[in-house]
Amino acid sequence: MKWDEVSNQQCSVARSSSVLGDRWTLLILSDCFLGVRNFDQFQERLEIPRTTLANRLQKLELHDVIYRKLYQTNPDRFEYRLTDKGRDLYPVLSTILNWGDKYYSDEAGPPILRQHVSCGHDIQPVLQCPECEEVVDAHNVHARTRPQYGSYPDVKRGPILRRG
Amino acid sequence: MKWDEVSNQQCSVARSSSVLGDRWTLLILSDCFLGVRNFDQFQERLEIPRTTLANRLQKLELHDVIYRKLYQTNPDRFEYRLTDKGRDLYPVLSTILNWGDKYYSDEAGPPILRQHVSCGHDIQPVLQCPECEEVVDAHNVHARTRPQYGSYPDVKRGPILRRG
DNA sequence: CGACAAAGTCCATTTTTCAGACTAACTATA
DNA sequence: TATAGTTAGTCTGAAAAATGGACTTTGTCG
Repeated sequence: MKWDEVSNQQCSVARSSSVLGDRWTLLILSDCFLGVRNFDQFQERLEIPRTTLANRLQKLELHDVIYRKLYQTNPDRFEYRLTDKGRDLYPVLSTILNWGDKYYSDEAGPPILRQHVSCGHDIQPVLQCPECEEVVDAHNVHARTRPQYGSYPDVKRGPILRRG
Repeated sequence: MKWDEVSNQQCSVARSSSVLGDRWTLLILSDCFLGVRNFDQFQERLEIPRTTLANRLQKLELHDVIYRKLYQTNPDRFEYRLTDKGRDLYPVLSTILNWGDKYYSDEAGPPILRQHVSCGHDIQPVLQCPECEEVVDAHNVHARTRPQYGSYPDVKRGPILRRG
């Protein structure tokens, strides 16, 4: 399959991956959440090729994850900011951070600490069930394909069934 | 910067991205969580080029995210399974799924439903504070660079400070 | 014996990425 | 008024990675 066909799949991970799934995008977004807004600042911090950075920012803007805000005229200059849709990626970045902290920290611990403003604790946010508040992991969740809906085609790539 | 240098950075997102950040890896892992284990099954479901799939599986094995389990001899054949480290990526995939469900569902709703086994509800897990149980989002968390530790170099790419 | 299966490898072509130089449109400095 | 600096890109040729399809290997099945 060609890469630009991936997003047509009936799969939320596929559609998300077509936006997020490359070398640099997650890092760019991470910097967005850390407050980076300008082209050169992204470029210097990430040491990303300028061409690649320009392409990525354009793509993220196209997908409404970031937007360009005019902050100067003559010449017009823009800064890049997260949209609401982009800010909704915080849980993704946060769980990636958790994973990296767990498996790739050095002796000095996680490089970046996160304080929950509401309660003051340094935390690693966890995934919980919104109904019963229990912490959720892979074994606790059972995936199933949605029922047939009107004339919509069947969902491919559903869960594999195994005899219990 | 070359891609294989990204993982040397002192940043958990960078280190994680060096494993997860490409076109196919998230999709492969998604299939792992859905129970896919065999080479051809990955290949058919994802329509990924066989060469690329072989490379990705090798890389994921190298990073101890999946392992190969012998399931037949003469000829030896292996299936691919998540390690504990791989299973710890469930929150990442789950939050990506949430985001895709929110922004890319069609009229028929999310393609795959997730039931919390413990309480029976169909859910989208949410990120919460392990200390105070509050739901966490970008505005609720304050990132800061860790303090200097022994002879470790300063953390680059920390949060940008702005006047309040 | 011929077809089929699973898990790859090989190869030629196309697409992306990379590093670094260059451009445009100003502002600040000497 | 020249000169340098700033910001946000674009252009370019070389290197690396992805792609699609055929091929290989080591068996089993009918």
